[in-house]
Amino acid sequence: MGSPEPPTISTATSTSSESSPVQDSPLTSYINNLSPIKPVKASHVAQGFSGLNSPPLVFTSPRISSHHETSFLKRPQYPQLSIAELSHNDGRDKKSADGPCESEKQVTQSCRQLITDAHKDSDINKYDQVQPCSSSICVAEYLADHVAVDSVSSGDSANPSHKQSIDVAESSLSDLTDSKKTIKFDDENDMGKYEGTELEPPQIMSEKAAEYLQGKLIDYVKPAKNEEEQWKGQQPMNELLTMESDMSVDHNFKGQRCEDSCTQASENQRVIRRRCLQFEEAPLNFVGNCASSLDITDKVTNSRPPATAAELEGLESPIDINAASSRGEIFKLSQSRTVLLPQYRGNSPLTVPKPSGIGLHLNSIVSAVPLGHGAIADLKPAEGHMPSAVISCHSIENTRSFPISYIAEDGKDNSMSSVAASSAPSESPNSKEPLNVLPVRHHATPHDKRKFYSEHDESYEYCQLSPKKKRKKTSSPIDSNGCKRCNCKKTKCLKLYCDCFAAGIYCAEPCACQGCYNRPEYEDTVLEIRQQIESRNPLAFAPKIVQPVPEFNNGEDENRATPSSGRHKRGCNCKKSMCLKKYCECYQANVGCSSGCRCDGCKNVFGRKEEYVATEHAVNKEMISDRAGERRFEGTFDERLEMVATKKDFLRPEVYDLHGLTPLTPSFMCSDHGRPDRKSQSFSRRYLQSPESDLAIFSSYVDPRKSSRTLDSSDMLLQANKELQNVGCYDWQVDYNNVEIMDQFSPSNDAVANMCHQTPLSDPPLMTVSSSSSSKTTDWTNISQVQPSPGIAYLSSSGSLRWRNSPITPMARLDGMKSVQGLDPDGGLCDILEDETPEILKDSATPIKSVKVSSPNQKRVSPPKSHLHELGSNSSGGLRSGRKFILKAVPSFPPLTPCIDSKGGTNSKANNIEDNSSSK
DNA sequence: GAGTTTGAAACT
DNA sequence: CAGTTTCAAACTC
Repeated sequence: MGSPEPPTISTATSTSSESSPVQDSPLTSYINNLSPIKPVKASHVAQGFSGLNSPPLVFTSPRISSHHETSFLKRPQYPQLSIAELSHNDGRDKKSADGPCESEKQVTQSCRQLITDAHKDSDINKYDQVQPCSSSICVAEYLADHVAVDSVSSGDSANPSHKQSIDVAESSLSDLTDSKKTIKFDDENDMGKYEGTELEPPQIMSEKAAEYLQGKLIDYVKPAKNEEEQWKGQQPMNELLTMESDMSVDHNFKGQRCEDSCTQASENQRVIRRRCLQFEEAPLNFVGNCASSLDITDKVTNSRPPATAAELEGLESPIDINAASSRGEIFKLSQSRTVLLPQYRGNSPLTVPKPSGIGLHLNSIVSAVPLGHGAIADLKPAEGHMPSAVISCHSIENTRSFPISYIAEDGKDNSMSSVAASSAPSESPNSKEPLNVLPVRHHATPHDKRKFYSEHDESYEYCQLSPKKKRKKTSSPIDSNGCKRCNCKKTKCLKLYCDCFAAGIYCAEPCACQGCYNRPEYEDTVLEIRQQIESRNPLAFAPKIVQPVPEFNNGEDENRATPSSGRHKRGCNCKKSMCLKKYCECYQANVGCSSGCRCDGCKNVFGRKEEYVATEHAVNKEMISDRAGERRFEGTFDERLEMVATKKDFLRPEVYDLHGLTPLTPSFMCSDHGRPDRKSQSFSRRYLQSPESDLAIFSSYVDPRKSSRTLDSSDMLLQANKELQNVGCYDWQVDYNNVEIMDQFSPSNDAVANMCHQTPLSDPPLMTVSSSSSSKTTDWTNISQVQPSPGIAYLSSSGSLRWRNSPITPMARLDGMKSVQGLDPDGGLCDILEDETPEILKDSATPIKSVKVSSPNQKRVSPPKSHLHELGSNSSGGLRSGRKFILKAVPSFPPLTPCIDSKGGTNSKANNIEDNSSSK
């Protein structure tokens, strides 16, 4: 097994004493170091996850949160469960996975069928309950439960086939339990490891069994060897055992996995395999490239011709994605990248695989460049609301958030598609490769992954060893596909240093990283670490660059377009490069520096900070002057910003930018900057208008330039503002409605709408916005309802809500998402955020979270102090509070919005988690 | 390809 | 929160 790797997961997941050896392994230690969890690991797992919700933590990851949406919920649950399970069940999962080997095959097959049904959602919940099971038996039970659950939950959807499959699975499980032990992989070392132990979760087992039977086991073995070599001593059998033990413990989890994994796994594996295969191929409908990856299982299969029968087989194995990945797949994975899928996949196992297609490539960097990627645009349209995802796609960074989510999925199962769409955009465009989307996953799989060490090893080698060479060769970190490649040596690709990891994608072949754990195999570990990182900085995985809206600009700015319009969330801190080299993240992303930047001697060709600031001020002034009479809050520009931010930042990306916090929705991001895209601006305004008082802000935002263009919009804004003012406290709802209406109806609105529509093309964010806009009215209304929550949270929530609301939203994530963070109330932002801050966001469905989030992210996120200040103010309320209060009037709105509901409802646990995270 | 520079990320 | 260290990418030779 990949002796070492597991550590992370094992440590975290397995936690249990057994894992100790694993923990000992360098990886474990490393992971431990990385993740806060580690201490907890054994217990932690339980503890950390203890709260059922805890698992959600994992899920909490923004992406996950997104899942929350009702539809997603189902899956999400699963994922959540997975998370929880992971914490609790990790070990179990593994075991389960392991156990079932033989039977698993069958099961997996059945699962696949089930997966198709993808009724997992309910299952997840059940899982939670079930989780407790221990031992292989548990697994069987678990499976049985799942089955039952599935039948129950999915019952509706559950097809007879499912049931059958379930039955089969159960039977198989029972067999598996026995077989687990019996299953030894031929191999040698690895096998031996696995042997007595239940090491592999049922799924894995199933896969292994299948593969093993097929003779694929070899893959495992090989990888294991490789890993062993690398990790020798670190985690030998012991680790595996620990893993297994853990697995046993987590049967429930396994069970989940079994089901999910089975279903998912099978599909996932397929997907993964496909991914591997597909990556390059991947033409997705959605995003194009990205989408291709997404195609998910089915498509995936198509996407690439199974390189080899073996690959196919391996891929096909029912195992969880993780498992799949972990296995031979890993190799494949190595080749292709998997994007971390959001948990929601939970819905269906399938989801997991999605990533492949998606290729989130979160790599913002890449994305930045490619904004243009049509893919994104495509995606957006498809999903519409998905903005975030879409956005993400566009902007690489955005994509990170990821996550894409998938979201959608549920119904769509698309989760894949959705994901693909979302993720795809990000990656797809560039990443033709199959990114392996990090499954936000379901964490469920993780164990499997672990199991796969051996595989992993191979993949590991592939990725790491060979890749290095490969990558080294390539001068640019970005693959031809557009995917980024990393060359991490010491971080194991589990830190933000790693572009892949930071982008929320798994390392792929092109990567030259060494000791990479950022693989599907180690999904658990990856998730854990991600969570840890997010706990520290909710926005850590948020797209760094808020996409510009260049497109909005259509005319003028578009040229610059690209990035210029976009901004760097945190801003750069360049001292020597003058923002003229890629050392500068802003420059690298082709975006201009903003007020959030702390660079010295900025000469960013895409837009100097000074210019940006000047523009903002000018705009602000204008806004102020305009509003002066009108507004109650004349406040300084900053104040405005703050207010906006507080209320919702979504309005303007800039604000966010300023704050740096906002992971703004792309749209926002796009809006400004140096290039104030008039469109974008106008657009922003609209949004601003809509909801919050932000109108003022928007107005402020509207640059003079914009003003020219946006006169209409500006006028609209003004009007809106006036209206708002007239109203006194606005009701968000009202305002939004107005706004929406305005947007929709007013010429400006039209323009905006156009923008939005266009946006897709231009900016993902915009796309999101547009999508949102399209759905906006509803969304806004919803939001307004939701808004009641004070402050950012509302906004974020609103945004999330939008998304959620948005029909499109696959992005359940949003729910969870950090949107909560409040950065972006807007859907776009929200999306991004959401992805990032899965947990929090999820929880945050409530406004509070948003607040919390905001703070947490702040590190760099809130770039400029001012921003921070603002943020603080926002949260605090202050002047804004006044507005907020006004808004609060809105708050009265029940957090009806689906988002909220979904969030809250879906994640009661999540809420807890969120609280925690937020508290963090 | 190796070494240096750079700035972000992580750590203290 | 600020300062320092670590890291990997970007860049140079």
